[in-house]
Amino acid sequence: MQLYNTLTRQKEEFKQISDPVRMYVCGVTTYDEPHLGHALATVIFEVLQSYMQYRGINVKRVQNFTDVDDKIIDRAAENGVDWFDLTQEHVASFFEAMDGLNVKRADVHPRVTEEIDHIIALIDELVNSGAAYEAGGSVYYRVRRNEQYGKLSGRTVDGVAELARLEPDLLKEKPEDFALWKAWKPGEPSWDSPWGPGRPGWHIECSAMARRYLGDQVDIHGGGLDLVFPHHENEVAQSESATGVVPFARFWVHNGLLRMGGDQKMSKSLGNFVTVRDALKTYSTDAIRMWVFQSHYRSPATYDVENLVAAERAVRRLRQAAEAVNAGVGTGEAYDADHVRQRFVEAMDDDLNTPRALAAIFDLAREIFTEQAKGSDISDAQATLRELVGVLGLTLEEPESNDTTDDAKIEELIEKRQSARQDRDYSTADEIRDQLAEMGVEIMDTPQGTTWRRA
RNA sequence: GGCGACGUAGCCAAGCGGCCUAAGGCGGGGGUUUGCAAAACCUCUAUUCGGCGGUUCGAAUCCGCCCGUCGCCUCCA
Repeated sequence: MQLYNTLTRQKEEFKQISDPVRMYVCGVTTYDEPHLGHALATVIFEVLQSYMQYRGINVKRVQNFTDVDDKIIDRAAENGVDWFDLTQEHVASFFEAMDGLNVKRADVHPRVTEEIDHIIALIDELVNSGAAYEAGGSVYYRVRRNEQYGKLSGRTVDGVAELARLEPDLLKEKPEDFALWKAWKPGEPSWDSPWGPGRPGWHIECSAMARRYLGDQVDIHGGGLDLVFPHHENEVAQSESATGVVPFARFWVHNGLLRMGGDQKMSKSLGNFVTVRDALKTYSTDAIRMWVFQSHYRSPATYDVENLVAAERAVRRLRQAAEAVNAGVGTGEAYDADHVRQRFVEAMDDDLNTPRALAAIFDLAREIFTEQAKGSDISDAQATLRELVGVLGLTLEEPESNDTTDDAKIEELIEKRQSARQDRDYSTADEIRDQLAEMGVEIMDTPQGTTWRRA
């Protein structure tokens, strides 16, 4: 399988050197509702894992929660709530959102607040080796001591130092040094440490958690493109300084950022985000996932109502194909869908090219319909369709409706219409159909009888 | 200012040197089927890939310049 590696800026053959493959994905900071950008990132790495597993490769996926940081503290203060309560609430809302999107849990979901000992131990190592230093109760990483600093993001330390809006902190040796441990300030949560009370800096947590759950090296490290600098760059620096294992991550995989119609990225700081919860009120789980897969993971995806509606209809087509009634008599010959499976695998092997994989699936859907019309046995083809679609986490289930309309009432109307049709009383039949349509019910007359669904 | 990404049909989006007179989805036109619909099927919907040059036997694909859009540069998936 080929994967694009941010570190080398090219696609590389992924070779399994550990079993299971070790995958670390940067998770969310729990101070607000997860939005569609988080959904995008999480779904992509979930599918990378499930596709690899489909190909017979075991993958252990770890995705963290950053449950203590500046934004959480600030938000809690604004809302007058306890920071830890805020954090717990949003861990829950993250899981709720991901369940809603049919995202399988990672193998481990560590939280910073539960990893403090390991974080402190890692910082301690860095201090002892001289890679970091204590100053005023905080600990900073010596960026300039690391000759390789900048290799992931393609930046030079001078470039960073010159124009970056670096924290003015007189205690630091150099402005480009970043905090591993932040000394306690009034009103902030803190833990005891060899340097006094404080809390972890933003980047060190991931190094500590990756190491604890996956070891000194990971095979795949994922996250949004916006994390490349400084977050991932700093992770590389810390981890490699501490362990001496280079590279810390063999493959850096970054997903493109989600943009809003106005071409700006969706972000909490811009306040233009759509929460997963809201999206699920209007669109089905499958539709949202379909929308994610219809563009390549490294391209920026655009959130647009039209795109979601199109995805919803596209899913409906696949559902239709999966549920098509097997004619199975005619030639009796089973239609062979194996070539589609091959196309699917080829596409996914090429840097997780989901749009191309979907193209194969849609072609299969068309073939199912045409073969059905010919009277071929389509059950194998349908099984293949479900198999491939399953790798992408699409269920093809009818979206649940919170419509309270009584099913029995609908069935009753359909029966009434059926008898009217038998009496060739088409105007009554059409009236009933209109009536059903007003109730949001669509009906379809088939040789096997009339079926219906909520529009 | 530095680093980077992108610009393909009405919309979304693959393709990244010859299999491209460019996948797939949505939308739209015409036809088949249907009592009429819905669903489905068939068919049409980019001779062209932001613009201009260049490299090459050959370019949407490589190079240069220009135009436009976006991201990162210590809050961010």
